[in-house]
Amino acid sequence: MDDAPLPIRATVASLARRAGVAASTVSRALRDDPRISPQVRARIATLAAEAGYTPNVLARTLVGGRSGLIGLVLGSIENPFYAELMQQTVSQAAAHGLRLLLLHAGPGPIEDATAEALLQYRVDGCLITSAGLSSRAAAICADNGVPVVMVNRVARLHGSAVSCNNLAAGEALAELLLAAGHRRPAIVSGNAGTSTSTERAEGFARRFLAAGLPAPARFEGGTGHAAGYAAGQAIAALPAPQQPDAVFGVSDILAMGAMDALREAGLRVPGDVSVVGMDGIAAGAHAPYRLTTVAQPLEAMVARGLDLLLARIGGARLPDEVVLLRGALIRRASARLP
Amino acid sequence: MDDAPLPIRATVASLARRAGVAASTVSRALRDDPRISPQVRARIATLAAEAGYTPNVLARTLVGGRSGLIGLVLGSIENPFYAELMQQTVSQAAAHGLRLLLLHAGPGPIEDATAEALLQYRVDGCLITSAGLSSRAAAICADNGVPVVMVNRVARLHGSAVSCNNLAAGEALAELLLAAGHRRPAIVSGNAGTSTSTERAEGFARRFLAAGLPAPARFEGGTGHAAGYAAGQAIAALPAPQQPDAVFGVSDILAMGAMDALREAGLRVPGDVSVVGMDGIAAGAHAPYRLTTVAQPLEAMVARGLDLLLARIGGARLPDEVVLLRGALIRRASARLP
DNA sequence: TTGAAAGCGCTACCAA
DNA sequence: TTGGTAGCGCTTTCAA
Repeated sequence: MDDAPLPIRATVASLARRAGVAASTVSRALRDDPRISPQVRARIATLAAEAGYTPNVLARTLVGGRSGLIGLVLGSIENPFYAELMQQTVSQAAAHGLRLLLLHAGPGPIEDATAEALLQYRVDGCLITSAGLSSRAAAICADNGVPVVMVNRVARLHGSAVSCNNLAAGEALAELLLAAGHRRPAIVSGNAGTSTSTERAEGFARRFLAAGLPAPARFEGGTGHAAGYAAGQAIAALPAPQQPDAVFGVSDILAMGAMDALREAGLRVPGDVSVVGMDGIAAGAHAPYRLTTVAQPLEAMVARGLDLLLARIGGARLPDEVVLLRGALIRRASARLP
Repeated sequence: MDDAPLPIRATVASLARRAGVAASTVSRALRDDPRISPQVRARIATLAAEAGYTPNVLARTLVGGRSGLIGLVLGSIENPFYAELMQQTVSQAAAHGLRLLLLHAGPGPIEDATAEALLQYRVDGCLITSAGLSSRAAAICADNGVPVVMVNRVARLHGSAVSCNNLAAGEALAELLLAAGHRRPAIVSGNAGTSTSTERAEGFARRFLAAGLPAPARFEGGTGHAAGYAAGQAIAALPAPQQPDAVFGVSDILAMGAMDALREAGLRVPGDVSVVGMDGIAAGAHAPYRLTTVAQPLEAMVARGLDLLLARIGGARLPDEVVLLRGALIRRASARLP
């Protein structure tokens, strides 16, 4: 209906006209190019401020520069760890003058349309943390020269990665439980096929096997609390002789779900059964849980992830790189102490 | 070092050359313009697919169209409600072919640089849910003709808003507690000055006053679990006669924090004290809490928020609009039943 | 139905 | 130190 008289935004050209100089001069002055005289620069700065000028990043990008955009591909935030990761990423990216194009953030595999958005918006690089078939998105990016870093995930075919030393974490937790005298451990696994889940479980199991004990029983978990809860119910339903004396949820949220189910079934934690997790999410520290866990060094992981990305955005052709950071064992009351 | 021979991305011009047609023809063909002959269109489609062509949205935007970008300004995700909101927004926006520029997502007020990013990236519109002084960002957007919709927040000076009927929700919770015989209620408040917090508390208090009872005691809360926990400790430390028999945390996460502290102090919930919250976050339903709450209709809120935004992006000069949706009372075991 | 040309806002290059 | 010009990739007149 109405032809919406939107406020006309000032441009380099409009400022140039008002200042009686060339557009190129304005462009340089606004970016504090040293070869523009102080007077001119000051005048243009004033004019720009008056006019409420905002550079059009899109145009700037078009002419060949960076977009300043990083694609952040998130999976389901059913696991609060990813929300914490997101917050870290936003703030650290901002410190580098980068903004985030947020994609997916839901369960299931990444749609092609989502992956293409990364290209359409000319992101400078891309952080992928989604559990699904992220490899496809990674491949698309790789094919188009967009650097990719996986966070909390291993890179199967393309891209670099930053993650916690999941194997070592699993071992550390197993070690702790062994020392406390546990002999019948169980694992609540994550989504099938995710590297994080399998590695953690692997490290955990390995340590028990090395101690000459049978392999831990496995219970199918999943992404969120509900999956852990279901696994906990299954465990509690076991006849007494088969009942594990310790449960490792491969993520904190799974462990918390399992713990809720175990307690609801009348088992005492850690009296009857110890429960441990991994990630170090905030909720795990809260009173009803006090979850023993291996905390991922979130801040450092994001920092290294951005480092890897920025180095590759720089234009240098660097080989793919995998960074493993060690997590920190946090002992809390959910597990019996040695 | 290396001059990084990045894969050269196909462009409209390059496709035109290969197809032996004009760029304008390619442009039209790719967007299924009906006046391009089927043969030509098919040929160009094939060529584009072969070349792995991806349109450059930035260029498209520059020429005058929409950017397809929505700014999402989030506050601290210490409250999981915002993570859930984010997930909803990403998925609903994607269904409209829109992508999100994620900003802030941290505590504290929005920096000017953050607000300016909205303009620099030429977002078509903007959703603000941050608790801080979001009015400044809203003002900046309004000044530049960028439609703004506040979600879970009232718009003070500029912009439209979608939120839950907080007043009614507070009343409904008070009503429930009154019916169950509670007479000494307390409120754990949110961040001072946030409309959400004050409205909820106001509705809650009003109902008790209307029943001829003294105003609920107020305890300073904040954003996250820790704030609720501290308030719960303060409440538990009160001498018995002053001790409230019901606690309303103005957000679920506050209520959960308070509940944790109360129980830790030896009080039974709901035996000694009922606890209720508001938001309807996933964790509130879990076993240790089973929190009675008023759930916000998250999906509908986001849907209406995008509706408002899209209508205004359409170009129509519509007046600011405020949409209030009613929440749903969910009775769980954290509060005594009437 | 297709083509040629202009221009979105910006920066880079070459002159002056 | 400044100006002019060209061009990034795309769409959109206006012609043919």
